[in-house]
Amino acid sequence: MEVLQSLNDRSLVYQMTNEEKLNELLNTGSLSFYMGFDATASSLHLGHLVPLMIASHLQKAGHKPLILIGGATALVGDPSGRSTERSLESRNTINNWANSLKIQMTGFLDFSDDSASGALLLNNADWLNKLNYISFLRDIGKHFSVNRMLTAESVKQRLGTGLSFLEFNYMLLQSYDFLHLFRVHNCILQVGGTDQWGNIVAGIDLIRRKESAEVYGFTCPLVTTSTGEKMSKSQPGGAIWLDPNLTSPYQYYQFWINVDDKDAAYFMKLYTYLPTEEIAEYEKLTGADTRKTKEKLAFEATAIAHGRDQAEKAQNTAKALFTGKGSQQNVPSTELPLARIAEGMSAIDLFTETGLCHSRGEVRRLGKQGGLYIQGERVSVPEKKITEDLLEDNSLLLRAGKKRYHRINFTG
RNA sequence: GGCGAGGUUCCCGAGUGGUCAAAGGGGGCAGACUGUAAAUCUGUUGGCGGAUGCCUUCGGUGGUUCAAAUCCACCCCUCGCCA
Repeated sequence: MEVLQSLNDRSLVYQMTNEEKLNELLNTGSLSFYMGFDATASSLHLGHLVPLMIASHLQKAGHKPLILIGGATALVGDPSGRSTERSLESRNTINNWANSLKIQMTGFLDFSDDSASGALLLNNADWLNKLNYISFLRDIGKHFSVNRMLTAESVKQRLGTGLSFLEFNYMLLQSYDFLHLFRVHNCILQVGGTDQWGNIVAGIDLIRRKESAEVYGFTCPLVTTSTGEKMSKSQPGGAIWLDPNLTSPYQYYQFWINVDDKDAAYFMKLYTYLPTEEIAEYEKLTGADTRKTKEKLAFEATAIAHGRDQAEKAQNTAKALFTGKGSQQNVPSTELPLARIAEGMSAIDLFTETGLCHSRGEVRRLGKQGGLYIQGERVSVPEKKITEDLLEDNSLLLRAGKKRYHRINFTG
């Protein structure tokens, strides 16, 4: 199996060092590779998916993923986090984050330690925080040419807008990470986004100088939607997270099914494990049939992130809401005591309490525009109190606009 | 350190004493049209209130004034040129 070729077929390759040698290594033995994620939130989001998929493909091909959480580099990178106290505090937070990130990655990677290719989660704070500035400068700094660093594309771009020494140092720290992982875990490949190229190459050079060894680098393209949006940027309706508490599996499924026609098959290559031959069949679909591609994409992508059970529930729910058949069980829902209705609740209360609208003004606006529905009926006077006879099985189905649903289950 | 330019609502960007919750564009949201798509057209886009209205917002803090995003003082930050 040609590992690189299959990655390439899925549009997952941007550039690499020493392609022939790397190809040979990937196809024959088993190697350790690493990729870094900056721990800046408690959850991964869509922008992290492509590297994760690559790691997953490589692991399936028998290689060992080292997932690096940038605990230390995240501290350094944030210019607003300065006091020692605050840093220490953040360190605990980052450890917590790292744990939740790991849970989210289990859909993509196998972390079991009984297998040789079991993924490892590492935090660079473990070694970077111990560094002594003077010895770091002498050991590592002397191998870096400022003249060369200035020619790096990532640096050049920042020269116009400004670049602090702190950020300039990133390259050294990341190179040191690679060196460390090479020494401790025999890691010989670093994978990252295109913007990481300069840092990756710098690490390769450092290892050559310090260890006289050849290691490799690989970057994946920066994925954008057909309209040019970065996947990492917030999507319509907010960022899409992998944490089910932040973005429910149903919402996750909805994101994928609402993708632009032009992106459907492309995303299938990137974000599912479907064989490329099968995807080629989907690519032939046009017009309204593209929906079939999106349904498959949504199902598969949700299954990877949240499991097949959740994907099925999400799919059934979506079908129920949008075509009228099937169970609506998995609509995001809220529990409220039945007594609240007697106390008097209007559509304004309902829609704000469920989070479908952010403010009471927004509910009014939506109502004025005709985007407010309770039990399928358009609500034109949002201030009007709700009566109990509207309930069906003690529950109400709210809808804001065309696609945002929320169920309220009344109890007591 | 010196000189110059600048920090405005989600973003870009107008606004130089009241008519400013603040032009215009982008983005978002909604409606129509559709295929839970795209394109297009229309509306909408700080919070609270049924509403006359009230509250919060124009880097920060104080001040002048009946009245400040707009004037003054000090401070913080960014960019450019020079050192």
